[in-house]
Amino acid sequence: MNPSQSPSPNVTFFSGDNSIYPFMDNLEFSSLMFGIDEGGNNGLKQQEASPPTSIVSSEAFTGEYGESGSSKKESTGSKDGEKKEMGDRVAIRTRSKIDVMDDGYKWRKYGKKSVKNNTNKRNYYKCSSEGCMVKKRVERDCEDAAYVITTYEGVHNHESPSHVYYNDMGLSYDHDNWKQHSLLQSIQIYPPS
DNA sequence: CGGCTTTGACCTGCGC
DNA sequence: GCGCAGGTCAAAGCCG
Repeated sequence: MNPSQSPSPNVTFFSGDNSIYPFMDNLEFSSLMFGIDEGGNNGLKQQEASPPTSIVSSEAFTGEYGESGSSKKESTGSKDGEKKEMGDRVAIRTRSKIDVMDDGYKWRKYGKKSVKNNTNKRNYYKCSSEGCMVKKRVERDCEDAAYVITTYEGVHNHESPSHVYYNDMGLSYDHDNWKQHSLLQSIQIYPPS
């Protein structure tokens, strides 16, 4: 992971909650929620035609785009829906040459799988901080390999290492700092029309 | 030497 | 019950 690398500006958020990550909190996600056509229209396609940054619910993401096959169990409350309550899940679609975005946290890879409907491999990461069970999946967009889909699952129970780093440097952490030093500086937010 | 990646095996859930 | 697909584990190897 090279912090100096940043994904290019075209980023799509699929968000069910924006409270997990400080940068998301900064982006007023709730006001940027885009509806997704649950009637079968692929919302993502609409996103691509529209502004490069947009948000849909995480459920819609997994159902309409992420996993066409197994998503049913998650999209509609199955009998053990409580088990599936994994916490917050946020998917970020990034146009980037690199697979792994530097989001300020330290991740440890624990798996790699080829998945159906995607010729590219999906990588599985866990937060390497002790006691933090946050996971993330990283895969290339099957239809446009220029895009990387990163799905975060869970909530960090600790501060971002970047956060600590800036504090150590005597810099007061705020959203401006975050945006300056992370990939987020490349994210452009377009208000809904 | 410690931490991380790789990779095949294993587990689980779901549809037929 | 069986097969498939997604997700996770863990041993081995790699690298700084």
